[in-house]
Amino acid sequence: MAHLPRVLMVAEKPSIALSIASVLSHGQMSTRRGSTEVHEFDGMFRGFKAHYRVTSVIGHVFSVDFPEKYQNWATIDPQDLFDAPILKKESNPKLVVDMHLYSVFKCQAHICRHLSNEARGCSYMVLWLDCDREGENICFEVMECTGFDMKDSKRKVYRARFSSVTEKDISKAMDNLVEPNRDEALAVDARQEIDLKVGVTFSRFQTSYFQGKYQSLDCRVISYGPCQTPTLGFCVQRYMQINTFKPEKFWSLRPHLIKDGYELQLEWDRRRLFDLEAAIVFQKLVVEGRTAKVIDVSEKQEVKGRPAGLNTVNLLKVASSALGFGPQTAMHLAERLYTQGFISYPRTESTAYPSSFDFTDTLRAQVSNPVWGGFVQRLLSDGFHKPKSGTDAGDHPPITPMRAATEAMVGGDAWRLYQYVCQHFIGTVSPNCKYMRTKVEMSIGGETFHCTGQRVTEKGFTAIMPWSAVDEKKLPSFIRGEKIEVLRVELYEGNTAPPDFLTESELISLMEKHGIGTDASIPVHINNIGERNYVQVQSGRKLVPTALGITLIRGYQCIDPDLCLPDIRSFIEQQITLVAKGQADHSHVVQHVIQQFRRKFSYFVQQIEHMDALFEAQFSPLADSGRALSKCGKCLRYMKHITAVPPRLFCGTCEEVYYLPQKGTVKLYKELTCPLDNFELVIYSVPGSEGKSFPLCPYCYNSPPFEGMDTLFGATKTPNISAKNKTGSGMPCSLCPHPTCQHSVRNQGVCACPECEGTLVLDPVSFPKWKLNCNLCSCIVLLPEGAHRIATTSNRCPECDSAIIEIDFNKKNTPLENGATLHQGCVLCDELLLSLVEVKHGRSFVRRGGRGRGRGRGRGRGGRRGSKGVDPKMSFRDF
DNA sequence: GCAAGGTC
Repeated sequence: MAHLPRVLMVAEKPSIALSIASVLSHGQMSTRRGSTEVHEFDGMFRGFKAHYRVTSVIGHVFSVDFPEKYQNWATIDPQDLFDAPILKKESNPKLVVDMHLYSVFKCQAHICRHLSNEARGCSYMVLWLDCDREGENICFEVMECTGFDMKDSKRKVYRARFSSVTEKDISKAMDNLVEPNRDEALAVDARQEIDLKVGVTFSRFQTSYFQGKYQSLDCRVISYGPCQTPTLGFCVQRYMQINTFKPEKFWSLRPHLIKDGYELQLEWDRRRLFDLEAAIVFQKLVVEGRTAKVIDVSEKQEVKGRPAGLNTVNLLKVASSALGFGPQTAMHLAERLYTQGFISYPRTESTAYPSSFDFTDTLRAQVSNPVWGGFVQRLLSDGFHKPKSGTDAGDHPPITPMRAATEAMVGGDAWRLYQYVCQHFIGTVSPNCKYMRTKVEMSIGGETFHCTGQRVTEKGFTAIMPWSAVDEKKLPSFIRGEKIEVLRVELYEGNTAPPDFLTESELISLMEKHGIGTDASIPVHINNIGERNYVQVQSGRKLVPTALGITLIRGYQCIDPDLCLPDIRSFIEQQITLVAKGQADHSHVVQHVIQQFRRKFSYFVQQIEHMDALFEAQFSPLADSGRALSKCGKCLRYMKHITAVPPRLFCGTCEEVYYLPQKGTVKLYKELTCPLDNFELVIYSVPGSEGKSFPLCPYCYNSPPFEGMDTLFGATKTPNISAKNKTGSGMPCSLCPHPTCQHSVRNQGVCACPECEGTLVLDPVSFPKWKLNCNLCSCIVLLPEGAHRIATTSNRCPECDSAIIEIDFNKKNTPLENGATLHQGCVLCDELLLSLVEVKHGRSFVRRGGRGRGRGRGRGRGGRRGSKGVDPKMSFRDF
């Protein structure tokens, strides 16, 4: 067994790996866990016996980004990003559900390492990635991870081409293995580079330009992207149609007559006129005509066809328009139904069922349903219909139910979605709906009118999809040549009405039509323009653009309309298709497209004042608002505190913006200044009983002063500090390693946090409820309440290296003997102090380790003084 | 803090 040659097979997702392995092993396989599951079995491979390992990636293994030095918004000119190198990074977080905490968290899946391990000892690799460009690109990512190479004659790489995961298709693919297509993969590389460079360059520029300038501008980032911006463009286009719409009066003749006891209103063949005088002339003619003569009676059988198979886009449209679920919600529900085995894979473009699809089995699973079980039973016994041909995009079969569910099994919202999937599926194999349509034409005073009636003769699929039922309209019977007296002739006056705001469902159709996004990414783009505050979803899932959304699109329209038109996406797609087809070289195409956008960008920058004029008209300038708060260290004038999101300080003289943490309150800290930059410090406080406060310097908070701070604190999560860590900011004084400043962690830090790697820092404004706050996590240690003063001292505890604190107790409740009030000690080692402190959000509060060596992180004085390059966190990791 | 594309 050990001598058998090994074949590694890699699929795009775990479920496909499982299906392929099950088919090829006939269910006789062993499965072990890993980053993704690995299924193993022995079988024949290209005529000899082999040992198979089947595993999968989880979508793309890598994503592209700029190198670290290009991540700094302050130092990098956005224009330079066009020429920047790009890196492929493995960044695929795996969602893990913790069953004990009932929570979901992300962890690194280490797919690359996993593939590399599994490839060891394998002589062959077969790539079972989805058969589209992205799949082809992932093939090369997998080759990169496994070390397999197309040129290597000893370790062969094969590509399986399959259109469904059925036994037939899998066997066919195994018999017709081909080579991965490098051109298609390169086309995806090209798209990734173009999207990244264009999107990030424009986003950074317009964010930096507008954000600090207007106070009522409620945004963290003003993003631009070749998919999201045209998506917003559609919403704003409709808004503008509504806004510029001028209603017009129109008139229409509506004769009424009575037949068989029913009063009937006729429709005018001219429909409506926009000229009142002309309408009045016609009305006179018709009134004088007095009787209606039946010119023609026709009856025609009409057919309303059953739907084709359900694909993602159609599911999303129905979910939004009929079920009231946004695309993102709908996809989450569908994914859950899929992973629980109730429906098939929910991301597909195809509406055609594969030839091997087992309709009988799928239907049979539904006979127990209380609502449509009977209908399904009849379909099974009377014979169901062959579904409409639909389109086969070669990806996955249409979305269908897989097994019966009940509301109790899946929960309310998912249940409604599941019901739709079932009803749609049953609809696709049901008869068409048939109805008779009667049209009666009449002449009155030389003008022709008509009325129509509809009568359903066979409900067909509409019995199971009642929302698409044909409206029945009864009509009395008429005979050709018959004359009926006209009761009255109404001159109806109406107004033309503007269209309504774009619905989500209409937007999805437009995106699909113009090739914006894919079935998987359309929900993301729609979500994006909502999250960025460009549109709001209103009742009926209508998308109403915000002032920001409208201003942006109007701005692009007056500078360079291409930027917000859907053609921008088609242009990119068309260019990379040249690469995919081998008609153009990858780097040539990238260079060519980037060059175009470089020009567009430089023109945009040059003309930005036109867009700015629109912003000025819409938003109030920052300089006019906000209350003076702290003094700028550069010009020594007061800065203004802008409380609108994102909260910030604005120096009108220097025209600089300094962001502040979100959610809490900010006030001046006793006019104390930062020794590094002379800015006045502010105290940031988180409200609430478990709140805490810490000082910060507006300048340092945005631009941490010490080398290495970025990496040291970049990875930490400080829940109360705005998420600015990535750009190297978000450093309050409680994290500052300044050796002499009285507010730094070196001087205010007391001891190591019992919960994390942070330091407990004295909260300087917590009187009378004195406390120590961890500078990294939410741990709080309560100190003796009511003390007049608590301060750190420059002495350290000989036992644990913590800072000795000095407490001036209140005379009334001092715990000291003889009414003494002053006490110095270590919070960890001093018996009295230890008995007076209490930990919140912490397990325990004891000295850890107990080796008597210094780990009480607080103060880097004494032995550490002056030793440059000391870890600002003071490395107390050896607990 | 930035894109779009896979998938969980």
